Order: sequence, then C-alpha cells, then structure tokens
Amino acid sequence: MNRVDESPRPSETHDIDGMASDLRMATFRLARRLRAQRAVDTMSDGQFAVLAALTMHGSHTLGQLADRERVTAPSMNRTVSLLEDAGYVSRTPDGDDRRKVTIALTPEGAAVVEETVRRRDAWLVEALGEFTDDERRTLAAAAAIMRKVAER
Amino acid sequence: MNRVDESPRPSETHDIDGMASDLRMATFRLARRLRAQRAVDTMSDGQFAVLAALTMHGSHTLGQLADRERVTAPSMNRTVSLLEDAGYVSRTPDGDDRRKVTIALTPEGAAVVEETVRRRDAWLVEALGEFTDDERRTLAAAAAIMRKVAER
DNA sequence: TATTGTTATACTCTATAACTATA
DNA sequence: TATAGTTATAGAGTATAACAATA
Repeated sequence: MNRVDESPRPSETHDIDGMASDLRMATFRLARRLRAQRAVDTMSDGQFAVLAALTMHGSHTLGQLADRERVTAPSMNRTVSLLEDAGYVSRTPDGDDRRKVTIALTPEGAAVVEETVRRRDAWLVEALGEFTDDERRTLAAAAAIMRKVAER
Repeated sequence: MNRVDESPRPSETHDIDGMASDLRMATFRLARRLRAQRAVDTMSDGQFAVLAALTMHGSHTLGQLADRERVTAPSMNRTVSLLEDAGYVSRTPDGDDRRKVTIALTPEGAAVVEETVRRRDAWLVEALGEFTDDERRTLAAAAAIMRKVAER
C-alpha cells in the first residue's frame, strides 16, 4: 500500500460511497462558487462554454456543438445565434453538404475567451494563495484525476 | 499543459495561475458530468439543493435558504413554492416573529433526497472503482480542500 | 422605519414538436 | 426517407421593483 501522507486511514479509502458523496458535494459547491464569479461578465456559462469549445477544438457544426455540450440542437441554435449577434462567432454554410453550417470563433470571440478566463481565474488564484503548498499540490493532482473521471 | 503529474517539484506549485485554470476546468467538467446523471429525475439542481440543505442543516426561514443558496428571496420563494406544491417541504408561520416562515422537509422530501443522492452517486462510485487507491485518496483529500475554497 | 416574505413582470436557458432545405 | 438546421411554443430559474404584513 503506497502511503502518500502521514496518516491515511486505510478503512476510509475503501469507503468509496462516502468519498463519492463528498466529492460530488465539493464539486458542485466549488463549481457554483466559481460560476458566481462571472457576475462581472454579461455572458452566460452556456455561451462561454461554446466559445471555449471552439477555442480548444476548432470549428464545429451546430450538431457537433450540441453533442459536445450535451444540449439539444434548438438550444444550441439559440446560443449560437446570440453569440453570432454579439459578433463572437460566425456561421458559414458547408461547401460539400449544404445542410450543414460551420460555426467558427471570430477574433472578437477569441478575445472574450481570454478575458473571461482571466477574470474567472483571478478569484480562484487569490483563494488558492491562502492554502499551503501541500494543499495546492493535492488540488493540482486531483484536477487531473477529475478530468479523467469526467471523460468516462 | 501537462505539468504536475507524478512528481510535483516545489517550483511548480508556485504556478498558481496554471493550476487555477486546470482546477476550474476540471471542476466545471466534472460538475457538468455529475449533473447530467440527474436525467432520470425530474427535479432541478436548484430544487434539489434546497432539499439537501434542509436535510443537512435542518429547517430554515426563507431568507436563510436564499442566503445559503445565494439567490434572491423571490427566486427562493418560487423554488420553495414548487417544492411545497410537490409535497416535499412544508411552510409554517413562525410563532415568535410572524413575518417569518419556517420551511421544513416532509417525509416525502426526505425520501426524495435519499433516492436522488443514491442515483447520482451510483455513477460516480462506479467511475471511481476504475481508479487506483492513491488516486481515490487524492480525490478524497482534494474534496475537503475544495469545500474550504468554496466556503471562502 | 426596517425587516420578512410575497407578487408582478421580464429575460435567459432549456426542451419538445413542427417545419424547411438538402442529401 | 433521413438528416441538419431552424422556428414556434412552453416551462423553469433568475432578477429587480413594488407591495403587504409584522416588528
């Protein structure tokens, strides 16, 4: 058994049910807190998530965006329309299959992503400053694991 | 951006900006994934959060619930009304200060909490089963720290 | 007057159903 | 016929402003 800190209690590591509850509550709570920090912006989470997806994974069709964000096509259509009206994304009909529409980030959209990330992280960076190096190391390691869990 | 994986060096723990971004993204992603598991239910996150608060912290006035969930009083009033209509909470005028209303969980509400938690955690428990003891220990430790961060 | 809760109103996000255009 | 996207419509969640009851 690989021990990472001074006194891990083995029995607790087998209480996966309790740990899952703790992790679920902590995740929801932190997500809510982080989300609240967007108060300075006018952009919703859903809109920002689309811009972030376009930033990370390039252009998408409407259907691809809807699948990625796990919303229906009409919901995504509405979100994309709002982003288009704001000048943050462009719609371009696909050359091969003219039923499809390619949604791409505009330079203005890219700038908004950068600025929003900066603002959102500011609060978290300040909060993390009050924790210990060990605690921050734990969070960094956990973040990588959480991503793997979410990708399941 | 693969930074702190198996052997974090002290210098890296000072890259708080990058770590904050990682943690923010991982938290949002896991929260979204967990939230999607509620598909079997008809209850929204907001309604469930109220039932969970009543379960964990006992009865509240409307204002206390609004403060705890960080929404306005009219928003909480609406949520509580829906829960009351569904039979999951009760409203009782306060004996001492008759402006106040005590909101309490009904037995039906308590049953809904239990069942919802069970369903939500089922997915997470299964997911966690595919990780190592070390990884689960890291997540357990991180959950506690995340709660502290969120309470800031 | 101040506080607690509620009602009125409006806007966003989401969904299902129906429709259009294209394959 | 099937698929990609859009439009129509409705319900839930949130907010601000205005109101009622009580302290």
